[in-house]
Amino acid sequence: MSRKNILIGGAWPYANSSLHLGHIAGLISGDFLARYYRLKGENVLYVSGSDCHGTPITERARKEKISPKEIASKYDEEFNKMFNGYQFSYDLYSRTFDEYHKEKVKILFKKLYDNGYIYEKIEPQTYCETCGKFLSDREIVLTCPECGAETKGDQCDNCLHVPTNEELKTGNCIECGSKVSERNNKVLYLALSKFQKQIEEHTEKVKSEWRINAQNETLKYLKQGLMDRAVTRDLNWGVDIPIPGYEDKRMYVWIDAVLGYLTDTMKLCENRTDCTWEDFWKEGHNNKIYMCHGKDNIMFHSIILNALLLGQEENYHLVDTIVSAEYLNFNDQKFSKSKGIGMTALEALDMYDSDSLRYHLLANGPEKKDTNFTIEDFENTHNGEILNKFGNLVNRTLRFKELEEIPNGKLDEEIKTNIEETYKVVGELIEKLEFREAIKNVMDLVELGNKFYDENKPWIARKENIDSFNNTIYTCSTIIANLANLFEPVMPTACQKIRNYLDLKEPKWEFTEVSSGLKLENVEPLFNRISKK
RNA sequence: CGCGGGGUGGAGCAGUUGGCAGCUCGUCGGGCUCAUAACCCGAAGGUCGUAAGUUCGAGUCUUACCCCCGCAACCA
Repeated sequence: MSRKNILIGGAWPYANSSLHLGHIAGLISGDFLARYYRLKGENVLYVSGSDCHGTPITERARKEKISPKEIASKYDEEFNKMFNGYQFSYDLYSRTFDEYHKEKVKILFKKLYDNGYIYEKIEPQTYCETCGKFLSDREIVLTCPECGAETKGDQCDNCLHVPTNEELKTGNCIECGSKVSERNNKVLYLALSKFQKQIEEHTEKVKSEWRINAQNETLKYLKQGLMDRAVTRDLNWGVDIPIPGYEDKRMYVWIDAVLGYLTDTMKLCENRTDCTWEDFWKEGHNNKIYMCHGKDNIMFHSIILNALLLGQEENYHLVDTIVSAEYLNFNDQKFSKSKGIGMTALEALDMYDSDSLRYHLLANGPEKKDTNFTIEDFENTHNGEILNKFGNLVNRTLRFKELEEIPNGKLDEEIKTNIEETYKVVGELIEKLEFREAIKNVMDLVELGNKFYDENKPWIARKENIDSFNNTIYTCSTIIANLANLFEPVMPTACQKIRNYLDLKEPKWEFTEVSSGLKLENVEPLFNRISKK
């Protein structure tokens, strides 16, 4: 059976502010899948990077009087540190301002243009003579015609009125205060409408394995009919437009960011001899593409990315599976930096184990609906589930009083069957994207271990029936060895520790034996208790 | 008629195609002492927001209504 080529894309975080736990809750699914498929022996590529271009970063740079690149670099660095801390196993994490990425994106963009999917449109747009530039709605200040309040051009803060184009012409530039004028501007549009049928057909084919939110969101856009989108912006920070006459404009960030999955793959495969980027991105290579992100990212991956691939007219393989998370709230409120609600992903890492955070976010994550994160719940998970059940099973077995080596015992047949069944069931659940249920099933095996231990009372058997003692410890050690595989996608650090204790090599998604007579040395508790104040 | 998500034992939740209402924590009782006072067993506790309908049978489908919460700023 040949290996499957699996491409997993984690959403590219925007390099303009720190990421919080909610972001991790959405992105962790990518790492979970990547690790799982690697254990199964598939050829996995897991890629992402920092999304560094666009208006918000440009605006902020202007205000802080530094370059956009400085801002993007700062957050890119922070993201790298954070993803490392959370043990994300990216094969490549790059950034959109890398030359390699920009060059490849330009080629892809040009191809779309040559194939007739990108066209020019001349349209009047608000302009500031003093600043010498076109203004977006939010860069215009005007008096709301509805309520008379002073407001920005995108929507009235006071009465929620959305100004019409005519009304916008009465406004002033937010920068210099000059009265706005109007000029014709050249804009390039992506002809999304031309892909309506192809994307509809493709979505119909693959959507059954998506989560409901991704299906609904995508169908909503398809139902109302895909509309062409402007793909150029009047900025000087971003990917150049490879079309004559557009030297002063840059590419819309979403076009450039979403192609990062492809450019990352190209770059990675340049250094590999065992596969090419086409193995992951072209039809007929036994491949599958997953995209993991929050729910607001859905249409960019299920529609826009696919349109960009189709527009190449080069037999590209479209995105198969959208793994979209709902939102995570913090103490029943939205994470909000300005209001000081929640904690950043890095702050959480200062206080807690990344293994535990990963477990908690996956086992209680916003899979089907928004969920709430509280410190109390988290500590409960850590102390109660992870430590008391899992950590304790390992401890009471491998650190049994005066136990020096894995005894020569017999594996309980019923337990063995149960372990094998767990691999099967959990694997199926993961592939159905039911991560919470999958983890619950692994935890059931932990509980079975504790129950087996209790029923066989090795502390008594040790004195009265040494065979029974040996069988119990051997069987429980086997459970633990297999938990080190089953939990690897969730808690890699703890699982590595177990493999060290039991002298196990690479983790794999199949029943694993333990060697009798193995000396047990330096076995330490896997987790430390969080003390309640 | 703006869009969407919810209302299930004390708390937080799960309930995939309708078929005896489950999980974690908490509470109460019991067992055990290998283990980081961790582990195991048992019990109490719910008319599944309201009303009507479809059905042999509805938390699960239909309709109406009540209540809570997000979004409606390029803030996952």
